Amino acid sequence: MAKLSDVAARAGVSVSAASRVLSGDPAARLSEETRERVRQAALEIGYQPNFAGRALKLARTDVIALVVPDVTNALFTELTRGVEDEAVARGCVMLLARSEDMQPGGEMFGRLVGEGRVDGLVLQPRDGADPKALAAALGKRSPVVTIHQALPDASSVVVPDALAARRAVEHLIALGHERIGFAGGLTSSPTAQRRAEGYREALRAAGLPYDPALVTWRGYQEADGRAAAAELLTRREPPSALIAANVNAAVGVLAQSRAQGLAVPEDLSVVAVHDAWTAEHTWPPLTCVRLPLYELGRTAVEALANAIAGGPVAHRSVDSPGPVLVERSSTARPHR
Amino acid sequence: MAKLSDVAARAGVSVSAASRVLSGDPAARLSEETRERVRQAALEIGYQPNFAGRALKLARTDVIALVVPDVTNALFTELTRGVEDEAVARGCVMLLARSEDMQPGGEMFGRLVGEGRVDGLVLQPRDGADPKALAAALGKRSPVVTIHQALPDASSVVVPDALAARRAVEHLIALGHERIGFAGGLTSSPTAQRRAEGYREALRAAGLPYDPALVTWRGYQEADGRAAAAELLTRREPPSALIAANVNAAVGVLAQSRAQGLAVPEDLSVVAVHDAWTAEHTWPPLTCVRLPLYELGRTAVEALANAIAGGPVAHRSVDSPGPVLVERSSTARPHR
DNA sequence: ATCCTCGGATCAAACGATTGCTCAACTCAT
DNA sequence: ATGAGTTGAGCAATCGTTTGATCCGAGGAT
Repeated sequence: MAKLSDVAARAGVSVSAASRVLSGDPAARLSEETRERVRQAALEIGYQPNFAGRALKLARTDVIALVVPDVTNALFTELTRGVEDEAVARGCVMLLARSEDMQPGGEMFGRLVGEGRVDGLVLQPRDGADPKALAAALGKRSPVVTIHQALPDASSVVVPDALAARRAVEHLIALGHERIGFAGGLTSSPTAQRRAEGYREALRAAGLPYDPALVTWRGYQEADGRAAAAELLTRREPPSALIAANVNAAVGVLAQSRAQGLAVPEDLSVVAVHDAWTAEHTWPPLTCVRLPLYELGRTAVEALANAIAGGPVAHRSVDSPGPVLVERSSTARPHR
Repeated sequence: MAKLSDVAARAGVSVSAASRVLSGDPAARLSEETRERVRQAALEIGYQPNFAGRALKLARTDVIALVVPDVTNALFTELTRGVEDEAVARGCVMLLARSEDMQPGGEMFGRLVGEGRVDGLVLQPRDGADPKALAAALGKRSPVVTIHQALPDASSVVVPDALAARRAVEHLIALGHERIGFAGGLTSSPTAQRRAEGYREALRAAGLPYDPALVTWRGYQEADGRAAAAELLTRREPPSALIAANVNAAVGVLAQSRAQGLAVPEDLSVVAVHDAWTAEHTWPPLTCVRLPLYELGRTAVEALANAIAGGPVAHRSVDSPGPVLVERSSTARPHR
């Protein structure tokens, strides 16, 4: 690989001069002619600054890690894109890591944070992860921004979960549904709490009663949705429509409905909060409320950059674009 | 962060002594007592070697990049896990990147390879990518191992695609099918070629005719499967079963069958080559041939380690475990 | 002529870890 | 007692970049 000293030699200047030219130091006093010669030389031998040398000197790697529960889950597609785009825009490289590997005491944790491989972390804690343990492990070791959930002493970014759930309910009410169930996430999940809150608000706003018998708190997995549907659909007065707190759970709801001989949307309408591309390929394609996850990713990186720069802890909500209903084929007017 | 000199100071030894103890240099002559003191000191102040310092000196980052066409595609789940596990086992960190960002001349390419951020690449070229351009761009800049497809001058690892397709056909033949279609990938895709080859072999082995009218070469996307099914199912004598060259395409086949009023598996059996978790959640759940993708990932990293160590170019096939049929609900005996 | 200033460019010291070489002290054989 | 060999440990150079300090000459002001 070409080094800076090669560039300098070829341009007939000192290494320091070359460095100043290439890093565009405005305070440097160098003739335009010299600058041009250095730039030429760099171009000709295809110079690229050595990462390690620079990182050592600057104590900065320009790498940020995105830590999510499951890297290959479709739910994270948009988020990942958002984080990556913003990272690249800021001259950073994004490193993807699984939360699973990022246990406080774990190997990866040490390598990424302890060895100084990353400048900061965008972290989505696993549902059920202990916020205090996480916060303690991170300590002041590395700037962190969490998404969907706040940690003590770290900035966080969330999306309008309540409003999204509310939009879902409103859609069903507009179709004429009155008994609307809610297949929620774990009670320990802040997003699940907020989505449930939106569900309640929407019912209240429409003058419909809140019936705890129509609400479950199983989780965000496909199996959880299945279990939730199994429970809710065998109620004495079953709901005519169901909100699933997430796409994966909605897939489970679909499967269970089918298993019980119910047709969607004829016998049961289903709406999922949180859109993902998989929702288009289920049967029937799922009506969803799309959340601004791409923007969540971008905003998180922005917040992280602030944190790295030593800015104060801040908690933000990504409100634009707002949640919007994507109507597909899993919702219809109630049967009778 | 604690530095090596801190450890040395605390243990009352020189930096070099501390370094030798901690890196376990066997040739170093140091008393056991000194070693113990250094280890203690390191433990007490929570020392972890600084990544940049070490990378600079050793000209090695212990980072390998996995470059796939679409990070969040379910198809890559297993591969990713395999690569990561093997990387961690070898003391490396895995960096995930999208092929999209890794265009030969691109930004990411420069940052990862040009700046020396990674020791090597495990690369799955996008379908339709120009192998020559890629090889040229990589040049001798960085060790590379490709998967699914070979590049000039680089090691590669593949899975037994032909055999997998063959297993799929054999399953359908065993059920009694005789008109079996094949919704393949692009003709430019080596995996698609191999899977088609296996399809042909299986037919030949069973004494069934190979009918080009039952074969399409659309691609691996859901829309491609949809288009393929649309074409094949409107033939004068439509197939009673279809092999989809990949899970995503199979999802499209399922959707299109439904759209044409055909029930799966009653009117049409469908088998996908290449299993993924999404196959369990389609309707009906897809019968698949599972490929050893986890092992593919591990093997690729192994091959990459060889390449980094300066070993010769080698081309391997991951034959164990062999492809195995995972029977779900999308296949049945033919209708009449 | 002297003192300043300023443009143009180089020197040299970091950053943190690794490693070849040197050095002191001690043991042991001659 | 002298030299060789061994053991235990430190010195200092090095990896590639950045950056504060320094140096040199030319021109301007006094």
